[in-house]
Amino acid sequence: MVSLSIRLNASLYLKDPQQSALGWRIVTEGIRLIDRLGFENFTFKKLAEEIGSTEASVYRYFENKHRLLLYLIDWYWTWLEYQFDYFTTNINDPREKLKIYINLLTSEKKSDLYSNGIDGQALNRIMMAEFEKTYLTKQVDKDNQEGVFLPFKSVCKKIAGLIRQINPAFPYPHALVSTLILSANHQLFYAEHLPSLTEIQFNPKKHYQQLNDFIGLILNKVIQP
Amino acid sequence: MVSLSIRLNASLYLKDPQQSALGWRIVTEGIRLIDRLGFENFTFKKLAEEIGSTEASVYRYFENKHRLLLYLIDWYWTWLEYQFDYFTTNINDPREKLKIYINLLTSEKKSDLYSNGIDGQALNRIMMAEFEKTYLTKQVDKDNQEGVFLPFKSVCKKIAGLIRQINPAFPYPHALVSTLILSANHQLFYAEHLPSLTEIQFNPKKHYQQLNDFIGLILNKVIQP
DNA sequence: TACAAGATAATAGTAATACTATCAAAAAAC
DNA sequence: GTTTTTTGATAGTATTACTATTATCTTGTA
Repeated sequence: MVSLSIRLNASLYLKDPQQSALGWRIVTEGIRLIDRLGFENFTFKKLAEEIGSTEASVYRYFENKHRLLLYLIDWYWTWLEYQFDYFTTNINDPREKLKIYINLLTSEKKSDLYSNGIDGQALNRIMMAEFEKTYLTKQVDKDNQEGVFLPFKSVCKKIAGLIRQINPAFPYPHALVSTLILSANHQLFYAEHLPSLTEIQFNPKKHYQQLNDFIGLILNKVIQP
Repeated sequence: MVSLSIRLNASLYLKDPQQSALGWRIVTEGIRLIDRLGFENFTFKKLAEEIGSTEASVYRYFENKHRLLLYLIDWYWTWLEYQFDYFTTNINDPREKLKIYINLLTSEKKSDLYSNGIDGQALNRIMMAEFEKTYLTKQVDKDNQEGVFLPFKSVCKKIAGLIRQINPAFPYPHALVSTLILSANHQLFYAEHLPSLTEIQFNPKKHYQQLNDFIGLILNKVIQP
């Protein structure tokens, strides 16, 4: 059996949550609880009760809930980039690669694709609803210096690199990619909660396909030379 | 002298802040303080100290700080839609109108364009950094039912309507507009704090122009029939 | 000018949040 | 089998997010 381990920036945690059973429960149950309560209403006290431990024990792993969120987000992007590489092995055509990246970016994240008990759907919902809260803060610059946004940046860079290969004359590959990734995150949220902001219809069986169409359409129209 | 008054959804406040001097100080100094501290670190207590009043008095106007933020955001979008109408009076060509809308959306908001002591630049920074926090919450649906997102939706609808006029075959006008508005908000934030996510260079003298180029480029490429 | 209505200030108080500290018990590593 | 590390239990603090009460200060109006 092969199990892949995802190592994240050590500045994210005080004690590595992958190194003990309690640590990993903090992460996996943290995902479920943030998904259920929303990040604002989530507290370490509630999490501790949930996992039958104490607040103080949770604080031994993460400095605060913002750092825990950063950990989860970094986990997601690191995992996604691994998926990018895995599913494009031996493929060289940048257009084909790009298509696979976009498919991965806009498709449902099945739980069983993830390892070690992480609820992929919950993590994906956290991505949609909470991702931007990780950097839209007054500590962006400090956090950024510690490198906590590298996994996301790396994903952007990878896609932007393909765009540059496909059309070297296009002047805004990174801006385009960051725009479309955010949009992919938001459109399904709109579909569910603010439907007048999108044509995508909320329907868990079909909306991933619609999202994929939309993002693909924009991307193709914009980068065609 | 003509002064335009902006009336907002009454469910946003407990007592209309435009009806008393204290109320308006809460709004105008609230803008400055949220801009300075960030929404997370902003409290009604700090605001009360700032304006030489008390926490209890602030609470008489707004139920909580989230409602105050909604008020500010609604103020912004309502004001922007007014600008849209004002600057396109007697213009009928949808392409020309669209260009003006995009110019307004991506240009610097000068303080003196606003009325009644509102610091336009601070409000604009709040838009960039805090807007999404108004709807990325567990109470979206409740807030939405009260109509607090109508000003933003109305702006989206207006732009989407033009796109439909220009190219009736384009299937995603609303999704495109919501994508680009968010992007316009974020790209300058990236330019300043996470520069590897965008080609736009942080430079208050020039980056509005670059942003305008970027958004205009995407829009034109995407909606051309 | 007087006085009633409404707005504000001052003060107090509560429950929850976001932590930090200490120490003993339990688990693990050697 | 003991030392080190990890956890649990408990306690405590400062801040946040409110609510309530009453006294005072502005008004609008008669």
